[in-house]
Amino acid sequence: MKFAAVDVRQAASAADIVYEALRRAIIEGDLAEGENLRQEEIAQMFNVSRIPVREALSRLEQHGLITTQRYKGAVVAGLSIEEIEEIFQFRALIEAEVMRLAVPNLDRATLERAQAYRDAFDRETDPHRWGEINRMFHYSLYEASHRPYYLQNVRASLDRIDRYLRAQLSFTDGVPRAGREHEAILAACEKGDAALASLLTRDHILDAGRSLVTFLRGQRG
Amino acid sequence: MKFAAVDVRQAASAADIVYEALRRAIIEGDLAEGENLRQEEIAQMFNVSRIPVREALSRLEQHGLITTQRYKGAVVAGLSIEEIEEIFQFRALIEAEVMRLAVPNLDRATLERAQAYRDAFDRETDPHRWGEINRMFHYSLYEASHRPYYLQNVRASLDRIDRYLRAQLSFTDGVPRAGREHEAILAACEKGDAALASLLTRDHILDAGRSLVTFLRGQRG
DNA sequence: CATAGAAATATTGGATCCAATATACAATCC
DNA sequence: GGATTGTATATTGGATCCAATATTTCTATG
Repeated sequence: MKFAAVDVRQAASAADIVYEALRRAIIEGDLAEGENLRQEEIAQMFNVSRIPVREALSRLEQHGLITTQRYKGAVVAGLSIEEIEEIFQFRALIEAEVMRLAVPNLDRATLERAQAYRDAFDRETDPHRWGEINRMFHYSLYEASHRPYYLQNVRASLDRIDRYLRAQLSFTDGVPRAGREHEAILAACEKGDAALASLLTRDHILDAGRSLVTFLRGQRG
Repeated sequence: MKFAAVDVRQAASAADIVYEALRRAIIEGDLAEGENLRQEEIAQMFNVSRIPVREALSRLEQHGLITTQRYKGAVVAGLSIEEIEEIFQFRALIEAEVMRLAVPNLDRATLERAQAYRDAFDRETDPHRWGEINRMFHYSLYEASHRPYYLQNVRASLDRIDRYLRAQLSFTDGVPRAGREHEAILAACEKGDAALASLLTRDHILDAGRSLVTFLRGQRG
């Protein structure tokens, strides 16, 4: 187990730090699906007692990232193909709507920020950074929707499937294809065409979902 | 503070029991918006230590039902009018989709169960039971969508605004209107018209949202 | 040697105690 | 009398200890 550095600026408590570190480790795939998470082990890694660890695990369970069983411990949750398909459908629905709501509020600075992320995504060669940059690209546009509750749900649903997306991006032509789709979405945004940007976002997500599912079917047999 | 009995069948731990009891108290409005929740006080009510209470509060915070501040404690979260509007929009979006996905799977037994809930809703005079029965009516149809992730999100978003809906149902013509709309939704379901059922569900939720917002504007000034 | 039962170990959930700090209130000074 | 400072209290977050039980290991027996 390895953990990334955590942004402690708004992590008031030890439980927050542990939660955020575990969350990142799970969504980035550093903790394998089905891997056992023992409270004592994690506590020693972070130099804290088991109390804040338990709080962090409890939160992760609420978000569906792990499952726990008394006396047996927690394991990183895996998703069935059906669950993955459902989450992609869900994302397509709400992110298309968020995009539609965002377009009228997009200003020059936001578009330029999104362009920068798109370029960074195309240039990036490290698979471990694709997910993060992809998120930043989409979030930078989504934020203009001024819909915090939607965005919270976008984040939660993305958290659940990010690990799988990463695998798919690494092993298929997902990156160049996503790059082209980002390009088209951004063009629609620049034209101020909310309906088109929304539709392209929906297709972008459904495409990635289909590609991932066929990839996983091959992998899982 | 009063708490309803908790279904302990799947509440393995004390933390689960406290969580479920507090959740219900909040969504049913028994705990007033802004009310202070002190760990020690809750612990004594449930005859447990503060540890499981803290875990329960942590989960509630993750779901947005309370907010906590170190050394100051937790308070029941209130929603601004804007936040309420956003959650209704969100519900309209996803519940309309769930309804659309459910209609092809509706069988006779399910429709009869939904009819029973619709009738019970119309007959019910206790405002405290409207919310629960309304939920049962909608859930009984939604479940046919076989989309657990969607349903989880339906539940989470409904949890956030149920307390306000309750007030609106009590003080406006919300109940008879909702009754008529339930009737129409059910008719569309019986005809197997997914598009119509979806549209009516969307309008049903947006109507309730608009009605609630005007009610709250009058109340809050 | 394989298997069944018993003891040892591992692991979680909860209780009690300690540390840190925000708030309330009283004492003091102008 | 009002403002300011200091202390006492309230309250949370975390550490340590205890209880309960699942898992593993060891031993005895056929």
